[in-house]
Amino acid sequence: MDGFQRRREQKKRNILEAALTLFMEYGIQKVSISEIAKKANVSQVTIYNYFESKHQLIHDVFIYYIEKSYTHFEKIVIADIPFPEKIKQFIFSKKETAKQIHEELYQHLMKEYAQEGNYIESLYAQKVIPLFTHLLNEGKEQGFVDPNLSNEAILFYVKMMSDYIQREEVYQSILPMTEDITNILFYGIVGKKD
Amino acid sequence: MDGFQRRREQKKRNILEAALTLFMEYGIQKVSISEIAKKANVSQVTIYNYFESKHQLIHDVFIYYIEKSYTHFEKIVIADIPFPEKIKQFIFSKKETAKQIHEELYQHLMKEYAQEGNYIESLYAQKVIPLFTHLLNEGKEQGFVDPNLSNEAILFYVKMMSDYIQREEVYQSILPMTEDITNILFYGIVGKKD
Amino acid sequence: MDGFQRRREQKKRNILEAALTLFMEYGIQKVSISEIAKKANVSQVTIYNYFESKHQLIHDVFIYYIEKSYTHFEKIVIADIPFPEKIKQFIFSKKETAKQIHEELYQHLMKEYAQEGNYIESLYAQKVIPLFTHLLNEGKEQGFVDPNLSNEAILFYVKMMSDYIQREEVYQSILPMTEDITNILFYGIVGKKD
Amino acid sequence: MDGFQRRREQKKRNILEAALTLFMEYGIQKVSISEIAKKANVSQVTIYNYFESKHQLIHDVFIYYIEKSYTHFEKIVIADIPFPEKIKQFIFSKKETAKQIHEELYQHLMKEYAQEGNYIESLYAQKVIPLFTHLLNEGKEQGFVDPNLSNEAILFYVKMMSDYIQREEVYQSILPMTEDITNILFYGIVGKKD
DNA sequence: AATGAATGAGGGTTCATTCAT
DNA sequence: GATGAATGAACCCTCATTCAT
Repeated sequence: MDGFQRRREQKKRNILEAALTLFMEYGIQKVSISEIAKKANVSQVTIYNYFESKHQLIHDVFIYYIEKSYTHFEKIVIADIPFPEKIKQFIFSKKETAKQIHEELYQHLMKEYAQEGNYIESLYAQKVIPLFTHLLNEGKEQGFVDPNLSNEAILFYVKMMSDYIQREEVYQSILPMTEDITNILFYGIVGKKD
Repeated sequence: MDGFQRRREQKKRNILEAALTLFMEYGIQKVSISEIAKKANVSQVTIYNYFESKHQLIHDVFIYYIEKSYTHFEKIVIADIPFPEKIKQFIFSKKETAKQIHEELYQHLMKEYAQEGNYIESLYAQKVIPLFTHLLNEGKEQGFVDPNLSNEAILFYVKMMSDYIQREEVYQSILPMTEDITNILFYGIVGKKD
Repeated sequence: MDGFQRRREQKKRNILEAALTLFMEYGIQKVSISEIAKKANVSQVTIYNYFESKHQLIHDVFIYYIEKSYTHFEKIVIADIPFPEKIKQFIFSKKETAKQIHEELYQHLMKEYAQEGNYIESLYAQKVIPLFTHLLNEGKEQGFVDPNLSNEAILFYVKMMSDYIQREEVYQSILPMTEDITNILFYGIVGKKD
Repeated sequence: MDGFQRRREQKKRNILEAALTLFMEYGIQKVSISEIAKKANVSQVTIYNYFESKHQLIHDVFIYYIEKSYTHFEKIVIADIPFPEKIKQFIFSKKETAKQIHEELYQHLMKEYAQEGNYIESLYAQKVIPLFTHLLNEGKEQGFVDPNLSNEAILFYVKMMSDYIQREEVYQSILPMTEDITNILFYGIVGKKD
């Protein structure tokens, strides 16, 4: 990749980052191209030169985010820490990723743009699920996870918690309950039997 | 309340219902006043006569929804069915409420309109929490709930699941895992120890 | 039609007239909605309230024009003047109609909007052709028109001349040749044989 | 002209040809510089290097077209075929020129760019009129043309027909009437008297 | 000489809101 | 009290043109 290409990529990333930040803070519909342009210090038209429509920009922002997330997730999985700690980090990782995408971004694409939704779904399936399966098998071997439970169900569970907790308003009110919530995840509302 | 007042109230309810339906189907931002007016069979200006801005309308729709939900929730709590069944219904009640508010509606107000958010929060606290506390005490007495867990944490947990599952895309993919998910809720990912 | 309706119709006509004038002077593409709005003394949005898109406005302007033309044409046909005079007026009628549509308007719809084109074509066929046939039969009876020529061919011919001459630049340069051109129409380039 | 110059001329011609083709197919306003650049396989800026504005490009395209047309016309005039055949070819020559300029191109310049219009007018006068005069004199000598008619009027007539018939939509519907139309041109609507 | 990148100005369109009846 | 009509502001997007390499 020559200097031209590299600078182009860099600018593209700038725009994506600006858009991602704004989308996360205000939601997708509320953010205009003009605002993104201002934040990225380019003209509106430049955005159109890189991404041919707002629709496409949203799509690309999403891909960008997914890849960022995946990298983050991968780090946790291969880290040298106990299994429960990994789960915890995965769920309560907001502060560390610094920027987690606003839930709306996800919903948005799922609803409005079914096709992209599917594409992303499959991208997710290909990359994230294997990683997670790996993690769960580790958990089962170490006796932290009930082998009778399907991986799908647990994946859903953890994803739900993770997604839900990312939200600013939620996160704040959750902190004091961290311990209890982790306990519920591991032992259910019936509680530990020992 | 005389006939005049009553008709006025009815018209107001019509508008709220129209708005709620549309908000749930398309999200808030995508629904214009003009569409609501059309669906409610009134003129746009009439909407402004009752709710003085779109902002206010959204607010009122939210109150309207909260109250509807509360009624629904109350029915479950006082029903003559076993505790676990109550929890299950609460979480998987989509099909029965027929119309659950779109998640976005909640997020929207929480984010955009912090003040209303608080108001609603308190309204929720006043009405829903006592009811839920009542329910959980029942659960603890019957040995279904670990008495060491805080009610807040469990409330959060159940609300999270309920909210999350309301979403159309989620609901569909969840159905086959109902049993596992319920198990995780009760016994955690460690599983039943017996 | 009550007063409401009547004022609405009047305003609609104002907009159509403004658009027609501008289209004729500058062509369709060059005229923006904003310019039409200014000329008609309304806001842009008002135009959208009446005609739901520029596309639709163009269509309606065209219909409006066709009907105006038809009325004008009808007057000539039923007038109590000799046949050759009728033909002449039909072809050189620019100054009398005051406002003849710019050729581009016609071409535009024919090319861009095939469907409307057809609709208009049929409207034309239904209304204008019968009238013209009537006129030609009169001409044939009076010995002014060769009975061996098909009406279609003559209609085409006269329409061509009429259309072509409407153009501002053409009209100016034609005036001195009026007599010759009429002669060619009646006797051809071979000339009168007597 | 050295190799350098020659390559430069060739590139210029490429651009002109690309523009002409596109203008004829879609009209002038609808064709963007970017499209012309793509079709000519050059960058937009290159176009600006050769023709310093779109305005100028249109002008040059027009000149280019006029010259092409002239050459074509000249071939007909000096061909060894009977006079009526020449007139016919001139009028119905669409298929043979393969590419006749879209009527709009003519109108466009006439209207928008009065100055160029004049320049072109004079260019036309200088080149085409002498040729046509020559042709008509031939016709008059052979008894095909009434000597009382002014050349201007006939020139107008033939040009009108030629222009009008070039249009795609017109051409199609005209074909069955070719004979009649030619007859009208030669003998008028009164018909041949013999 | 040629190009990729960038942009100001403007176009069609929608929306929440107000005016006038 | 209810409505049809009207609008300013904003949005997404395109285009002719210029800048920088």
